[in-house]
Amino acid sequence: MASEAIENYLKAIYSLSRESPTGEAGMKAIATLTGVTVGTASTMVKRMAGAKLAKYERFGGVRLTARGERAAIDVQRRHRLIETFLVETLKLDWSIVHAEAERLEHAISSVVLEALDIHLHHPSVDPHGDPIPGPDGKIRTERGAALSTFAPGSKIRVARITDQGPAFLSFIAEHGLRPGTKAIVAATESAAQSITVHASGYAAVTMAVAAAESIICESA
Amino acid sequence: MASEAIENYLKAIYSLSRESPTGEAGMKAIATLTGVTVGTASTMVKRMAGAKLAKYERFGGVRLTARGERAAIDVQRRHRLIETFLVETLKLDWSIVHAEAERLEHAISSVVLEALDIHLHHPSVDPHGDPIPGPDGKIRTERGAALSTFAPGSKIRVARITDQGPAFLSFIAEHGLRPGTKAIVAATESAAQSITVHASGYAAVTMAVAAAESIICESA
DNA sequence: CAGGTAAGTTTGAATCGTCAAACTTTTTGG
DNA sequence: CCAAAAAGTTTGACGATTCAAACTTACCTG
Repeated sequence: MASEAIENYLKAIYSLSRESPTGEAGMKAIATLTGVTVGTASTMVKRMAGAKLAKYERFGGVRLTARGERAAIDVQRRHRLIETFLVETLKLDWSIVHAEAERLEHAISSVVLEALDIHLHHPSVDPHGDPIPGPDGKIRTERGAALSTFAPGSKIRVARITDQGPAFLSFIAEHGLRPGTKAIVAATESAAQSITVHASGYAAVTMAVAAAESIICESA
Repeated sequence: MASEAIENYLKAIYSLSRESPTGEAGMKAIATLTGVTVGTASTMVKRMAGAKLAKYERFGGVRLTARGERAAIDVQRRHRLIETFLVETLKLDWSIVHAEAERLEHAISSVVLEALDIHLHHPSVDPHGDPIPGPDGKIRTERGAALSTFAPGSKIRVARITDQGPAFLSFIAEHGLRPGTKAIVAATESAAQSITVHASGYAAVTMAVAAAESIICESA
């Protein structure tokens, strides 16, 4: 098994290369995401390459091998199932569970994990709407587009939130914007780079377009 | 916070000094219990003394300070609540939960722990019948005596099992001997150093007196 | 294209937890 | 009491992970 540290690098490289057009992650970004200096990231990535978890060339981008990707997806499954458990079973607030899951994901065995999966009735998404990979590493493909791409008047349904920060999560939850809830894009103001959304039963909320990038929605 | 390694030494010293008449733990025993060489235990205990978690003199016994004992009890609370959760909520077999809890106890935060405690309705004993310390570190005093001290004909109620080995736990569970169940001491055979117990609804079982030391019972 | 800046690499050192092996103290059985 | 045996201590080394700082390469801008 990969050490706790290595698992964190796997997660970082996985999510970075996923968002990058080239499919590669940069050292600087890896270091920032794992909270480590660039030198350390460089050293560790080299080690991961030796362990056939990552592939890279000096001064080039980093990408995971098939083995590395599978290991990263396993960590993601653990993380998301634990988050779901913390919210569904223990009733913890969704804004704090990310940090808690970050610690537990490295300590849970597959026996406990699968028992958790059964207890939760095999959930397909976590409290943030992120898909939970299956035990085989398969990820249900997701649909939807960033809230920022919808025009005023659009009826939408929130699918997932890609920003895990507690402050942002608490803020949008106060305005009814959680995965599954419906809302209407009330207005967009390009001069102010803002967008206003209104979920029924809640006060309308105006946020920066940049913030709305983190809210993935479908038309409803 | 104490590191994972230190927490394991705390647990070992705590339980060893608890069973010892002098209230002190020996290096050899600490090393054996933590699965480490004697030299390592010696080094680490010295470090713990520096951190004011333990007290000892060269070539003398080890005991915990008040701080160390409190830290050990905290680990024990985490361990036992997690075991209870694994059995009660996730329906895992009690014979394997000790090992699982051993890994999780170092990763769980107090927020998650207290949520677990609420979810389980503040249990006072774990699946082995061991008392769960309160959040304040107080331990409900336990009663009962080893099964080996009861005379033939005694009606007993199993209170707790102090041996955490999966094989032993599975064995006795097959004969109905779990915390809370009632049984009768059918016979004792001093020549064979054995004792026979019969739980209603199960086949009678004969075991060594030494094994019966691990089963704590009350008269019933 | 020439610098300058941003990104990446290397090196030397530190900490933690561990072992093996040499050494020292205590204990214990005759 | 005294020589083994048992228990405990120390030392030197190692792997993992990290940092700071010196150094190298790549990229971008004027």
